[in-house]
Amino acid sequence: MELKNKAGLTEKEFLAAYDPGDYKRPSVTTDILLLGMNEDYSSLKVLLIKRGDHPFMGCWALPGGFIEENETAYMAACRELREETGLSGIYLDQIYTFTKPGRDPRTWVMSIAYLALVQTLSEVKGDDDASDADWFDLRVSDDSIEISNEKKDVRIVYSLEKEEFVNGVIRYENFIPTLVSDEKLAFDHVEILIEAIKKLREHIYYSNQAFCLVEDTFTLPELQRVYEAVLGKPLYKKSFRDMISDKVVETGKEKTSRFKGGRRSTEYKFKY
Amino acid sequence: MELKNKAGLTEKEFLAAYDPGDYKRPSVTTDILLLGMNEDYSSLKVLLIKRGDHPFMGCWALPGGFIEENETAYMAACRELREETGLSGIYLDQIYTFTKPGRDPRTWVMSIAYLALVQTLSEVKGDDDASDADWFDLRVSDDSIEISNEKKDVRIVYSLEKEEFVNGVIRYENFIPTLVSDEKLAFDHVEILIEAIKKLREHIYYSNQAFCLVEDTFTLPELQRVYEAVLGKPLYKKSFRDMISDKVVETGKEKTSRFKGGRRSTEYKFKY
DNA sequence: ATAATAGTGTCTATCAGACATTATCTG
DNA sequence: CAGATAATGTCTGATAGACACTATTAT
Repeated sequence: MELKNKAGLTEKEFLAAYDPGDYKRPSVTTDILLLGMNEDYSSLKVLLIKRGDHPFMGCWALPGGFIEENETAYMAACRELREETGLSGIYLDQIYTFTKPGRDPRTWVMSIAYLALVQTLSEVKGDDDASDADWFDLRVSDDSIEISNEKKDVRIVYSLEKEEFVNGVIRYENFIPTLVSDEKLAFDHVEILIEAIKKLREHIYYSNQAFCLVEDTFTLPELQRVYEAVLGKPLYKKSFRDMISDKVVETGKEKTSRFKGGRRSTEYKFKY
Repeated sequence: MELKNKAGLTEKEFLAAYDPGDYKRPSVTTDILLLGMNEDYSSLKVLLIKRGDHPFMGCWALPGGFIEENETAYMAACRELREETGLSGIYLDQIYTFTKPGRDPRTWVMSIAYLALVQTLSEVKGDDDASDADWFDLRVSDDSIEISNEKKDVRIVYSLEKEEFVNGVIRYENFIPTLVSDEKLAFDHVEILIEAIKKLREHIYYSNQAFCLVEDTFTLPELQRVYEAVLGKPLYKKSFRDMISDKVVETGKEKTSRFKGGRRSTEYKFKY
């Protein structure tokens, strides 16, 4: 009954004798694009970590690290997130795997990119004095990406150009970033950012990811600002409220939105 | 001007002296889920390859292979597709990266899964006499997956159970497969299949992937059957035609659909 | 002729886009 | 009160779902 291969080995014998060989293997990391809303819900913020060593020493980079043998990429991303920011239990999902040869100048490294969403911006600081971590303002338009932090006097800007990509009989538009500012993101982390924003925009209408970017209770004007910040365009109030109405329930309380002046707002929570 | 790290090295010096160390690294493969429509456009077909050696010797598996150091995962997937099926220039896109420890009994192996779509089923055969390759009928319902090939007398069936997965404040439904038949797919390839179908269903309305599953010219009844096969449910003719109307143009000719009997049909082609 | 397929017309409900109006709160 | 924000009403146009009807072709 036991199948034997050409060498006459059963599966058990084959595995016991298996020699992994000395083929070259890549290192595999996870990189995490962690997003949150800024104080007045007017735009997205992204968490970056300053590199304390070569390569890209002094550049800002996405948090992340190597995957270990006994864990999944998801577990590694959770671990890195906790180690580097103290956060756990937040939204975390795989985006894309980046494999371009030469993307890390040290050696052959692939990166499985994750998108993480946080309800409240938490204080973060680098894990040692050589490195630094902070939230950056993120502004994405049709033709540029700007990542900035006034306090730290950092402003990283890329211009975006559309490029057509043919896949089978269909065509995509891809965004190709070109560095404009003096400062830059480490490695190919702009590309991870672009891919993550693209997927978030595609999915936010049909998923519930927006609720991972507001607090547990929120007002509808706040929630609308989250959608507007992600999509990068204003929405009509009535249409938005019709669209969202079956995903939320009133808590019965009132709440002052985090904007100056004006009438008090009804408080809602996520329905499920 | 040159930044020096704690060890007093510039970036150039650092990279020249860089020792990749002997950390354990995973092998990384691509696996390709290649789909096409069957003869009468009534259901999807998937290409499988019979394994000629351990592990999973004699089981059917997705085509794929190891990524080499000087290529991207996309290039590797293209190469494997060409080597194993002779196909090139078809739709090919990254789906998800599978990393569960133990998914390959030999050693630590991650797999970057790709979805490929073919316009016409081509003849395929294994690259040597020990292995075999063929198209299988694929039937996916809410509670089971069936992969079968009558000629080869193979029938692989998994039942599906929904499992709730909490991610941040939102919840997903994931499908967990349980083997029902005697025969099975190799490795975690059912999970790749499930993930690929899920993404294809999510995207087919908002992308143009369906046009990668019909020939260059087609009839609207044919195109509708492609959508129905992918989505696993019937669509209303009029709604479908309204929805699709701005993506297609008439060629001016007539064509007999690949169904028996009935009136002749107008021939269309993809607009862009 | 019959059955199967191809193609169009129409009604309804829903919903996004676009404005307008009313209500409430702060200063 | 002025100015800002919150909430709702209403009109239009587009579209999915549902069903009916006409047209054409193979057997």
